[in-house]
Parts: sequence; C-alpha cells; structure tokens
Amino acid sequence: MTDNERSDQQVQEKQQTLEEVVANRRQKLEELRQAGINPYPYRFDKTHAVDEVLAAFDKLAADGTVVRMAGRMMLKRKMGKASFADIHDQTGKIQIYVKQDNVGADVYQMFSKLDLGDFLGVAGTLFVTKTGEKSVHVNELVLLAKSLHPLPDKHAGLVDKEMRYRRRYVDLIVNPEVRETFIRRSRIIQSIREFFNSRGFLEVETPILQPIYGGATARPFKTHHNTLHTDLYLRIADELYLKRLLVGGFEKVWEFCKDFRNEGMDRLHNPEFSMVELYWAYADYTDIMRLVEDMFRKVVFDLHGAYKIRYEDHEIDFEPDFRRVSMVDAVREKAGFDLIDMDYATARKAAKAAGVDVDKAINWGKVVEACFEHFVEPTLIQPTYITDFPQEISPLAKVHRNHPRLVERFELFIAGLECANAFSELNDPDDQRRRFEAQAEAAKAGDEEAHVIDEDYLTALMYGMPPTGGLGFGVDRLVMLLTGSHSIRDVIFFPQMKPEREE
RNA sequence: GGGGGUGUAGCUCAGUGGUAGAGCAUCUGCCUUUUAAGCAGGUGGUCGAAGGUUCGAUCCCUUCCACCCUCACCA
Repeated sequence: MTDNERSDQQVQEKQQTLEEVVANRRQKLEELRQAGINPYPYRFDKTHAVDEVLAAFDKLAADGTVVRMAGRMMLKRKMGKASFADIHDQTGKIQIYVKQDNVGADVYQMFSKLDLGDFLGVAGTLFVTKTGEKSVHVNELVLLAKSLHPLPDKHAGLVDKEMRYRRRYVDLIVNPEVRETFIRRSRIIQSIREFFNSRGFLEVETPILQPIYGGATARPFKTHHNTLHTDLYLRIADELYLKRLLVGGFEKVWEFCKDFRNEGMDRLHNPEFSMVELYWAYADYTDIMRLVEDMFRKVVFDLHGAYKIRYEDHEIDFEPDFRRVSMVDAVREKAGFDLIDMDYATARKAAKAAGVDVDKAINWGKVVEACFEHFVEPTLIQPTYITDFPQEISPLAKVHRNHPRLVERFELFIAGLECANAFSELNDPDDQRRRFEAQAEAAKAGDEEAHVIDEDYLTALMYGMPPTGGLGFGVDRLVMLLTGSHSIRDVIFFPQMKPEREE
C-alpha cells in the first residue's frame, strides 16, 4: 500500500460525528441497492413471535420445525465466518446464529455489513448452544428495514430523561420496562372497559371542541373555527354533555375522554390527560361508591392477580371495604376541632390558629378544604372515600339530604393521590343557576378557573334530568398507581414538552 | 413564581485555571458455538449559549436556554 492509498483510506474511514455515521449507513444502503437488494422490502412471512418460540422451544427444536421470525438486531457478535446476533421483537429477544456455510457467502457478506438497529427476517431451525442459549440456526436471512440512525449505548441504554420523553420511540427500543408499563396501561383500559360494559353502561362520545367549557374548574385551551367565525374551547371535562344525554333518556353512559387543561405541569399533571366519566340514572353517590370499589378490585386483580399492590413504599390493599369518612369528620379526627357548626369567621380563626394557610379561603367551604388538605390528605394511604364536601367548592353536586352546607360528593384517595370524584348530581335547574351565578361572582373576583354559565345546559335541566350518580376518575393516575410510576410522564407515551429550539 | 441539581464524543459518564479522557457505538484487520464476545489498530469534541474576570476559561463570576427534583399554584 502506498502512502497515498493509506491516506485515502484514512480519509474514507473518518466517520466520527453523527452526520458521518449516518453518511456511512447511507453508503451501505447504496451498496445494497447496487447489489440488487431492496433495503426496504414490503413484507415478511412470519410464523412465530419470540415468546412463542421460547415457550415451545423444546418441542419445536426436537421436531426440527422451521421458524420464520422478524425483529430488530440489537447485538451482534461476529467471529469470522459465523456470527451471533440478538433479535428483538415486541414479545422478547432471541439469539440467532448465522453461519456462512448455511446462508451462503453473498448473504453472509451482506449480513456482516448490517448495523445494530436494522430489522431482519430469518428462517431456521432451533438449537441450544454450548453455553445453553436457545438460538435460531439461520438458513435464510433478509434485511427488512435499514436503520440509518445509531442506537444509544447497547449496555447503558438511554438515561437522559429529556431524550427519553422527546424520542419515546428510542426509549421504547432500549428500555424494556417502558414497553411493559404501556402494555399494562392498555390492559388497565381494557379491564375498565370490560367492567363498565358488563354492568350495562353504554360507551359514548361527546364533543372535544366546545363553544362553552364546563364541568370542572380549570382554565381551557382556546381555538378558533374559521368558517363559523367563532372561538371554541378544548374540553376540560365531559360532564355537562354526558348529563345532557341523561336528559335525553339514556340511563347509564360513560366515556373515555381526553381532556385538556391549560395549567401548570408537574408529576401529576399533563395538559392533555385521560379521564373516565360515568353517569347512572336513579342512583346516588353511595351507589357510585360501591361501583367504584368493584371496578378497582377488578382492575387491580386483572393486572396483578391479587388485591394488594405496592406503591412508593406503601402496601395498598383493595380487598377490604374502602373506608368512608366525611370531610369535616376527617378534619376533626386529625385537627381536633369540628368545623361543621362554625361560621366562616370562627372556622377561619380556628384553622389559622392550627397553622393552616387560609389567606385565600374566601368562604367556609374553602376553609374546610384548606384544613382537609393540611391535616388529612397526606395521611390517606389505604383506599378512602372522603365524603360530603362543602357546597361552595362543588357547584355541580346536589345538596346533602341531611345538611344544607354540604353536598353529596366523595373523592377517593389512594396513596395520597386523588383517584376519583363523584356526586349525587345536581338536577334542580334553579339551584344549578344559583350555583353558576355564584361561580360568576367568583370569576369577577378574579378566580380564573370559575365556571362559566352554560345556558343550554340549564335549559336541558329545565326539561328534567332524573336523579343521577356521576363519577370521574383520572386514568393516568390509576395507571401510575398500578404500574408504580412516579410521574404522569411515565404513563403517557408522548408527554407535553417545550418545543425544541431551532439552532 | 421560589429553592436545589444537571448540561463534556452518537450513547453512558470521568476530569482539569494552561484549548480534553474512558467504556460502548463507529471504521480497518484477525477469528465458524459467541453472548456487554475477544484480540490488534484507527477516527471522533466550538466541554449547552452569550458576556465577564484572567496572560490564559470546559473549569471562577453574571445572564440566558433546556431538562430533572422540590415547594407554591392548581378538582
């Protein structure tokens, strides 16, 4: 080799930056095409998934069955004229053994140049190596898709959280536990659907684009319809539409809904998130409590085959009846004072003396809520229904049958997380109008999240809505609980991120 | 919005007031039962961005950007 040739070779060997690695893979792509190989063929006849092969390995190996498998090459160990490689499919990974004698020199030459990340299809028989690894003895090998972008470190994987969220597809390739979390998410959703459908609830769909938002207290995302020349809002809740369906004569409806709230983001909040809402005519909030308990037990058991789970250092048991305690009683237990008969000023004084921050508690209900959050909420580890909320903080719930200051409402807490919210729904149109008007006052006083008056909804109530129990729960939080995830971002495939800046 | 942390090669990470290192990936060679294959050799960086201090900054200071944690806010 002359000096000139040597330096040419060194120039050609330069491929350090990402751009150059990609360029090198493109070069291989071109070489494949020159050799008459389509690097992106159309299909592959696959007979077995990895888990199927591993489950029936002994029999398939003994029979000499030819299996046809496909997946992404994640590791490659080349030893001259024979190689091992690990192929991953959705169900797992398996080792393949590619020997020049078996596949032929041309195919082996091609295989030698394939990169980690390429998709392969192989056909072959099964055998166990000297070291005991279940493997595929490949007789036929085809490239199914060329990968141009290198994968993260084969051992350390991808750790950087920003990259994992922004490029979830890479996260999924290299971090198998992420895939497992999302498979569980899917199972949970299936289990919920089975439960409600089996109880005779009709799964329905209601608008995401709404002219007036409502059903929750939150700031909305606003958009514009060009042809109608009108502003629209992405829904913050489905409640008011589902209840219109009860006016219309449906008795048991529910919906899996994506809701959107234009608020802060943290480990429990993503601007777009999944809820289930459900409405049940002729039922009240005690019926809903029984329903929720049954649903949680089914979902937990379907997923874990047991009623006990672990979450963040707690063992949580779904088998016993969920505890029920009213909000003021819960505060009395922990704080030692009883708010139920105090007026606003007295309650506020008592709360302040106990160290509760009541600066923003503008009425009795808000004081009760502040005391509850201060003293009680963090202590609610086992599934607990907190019932009978103050009226001021519950504009869509019916007044309590035994107490005028309270409404028939509960929230379910598990592991300190708020996991469900339900009422005996307010169906008195005049009372509903008064509650909306109180919200409008609050909005005027600067509450950006107060309810807007929805005249059409009030009209619907005037036609008459049966007594109804209603429920809402956050699907993402339930998935967090059941998958041991600390952040909502770990149970949403593509959580909201700030757009990357163009450099 | 407050506080704390992180940002160095494609990935995972060391490191230093005198313009940088490892492992993996990648490239070349050898190797027909390896498995984080091995062995030998090679390439690779505007040390997040912009200012400042300094003879000299990746390191010290300021500001900014992104992400993480946490508190606050928030059905």
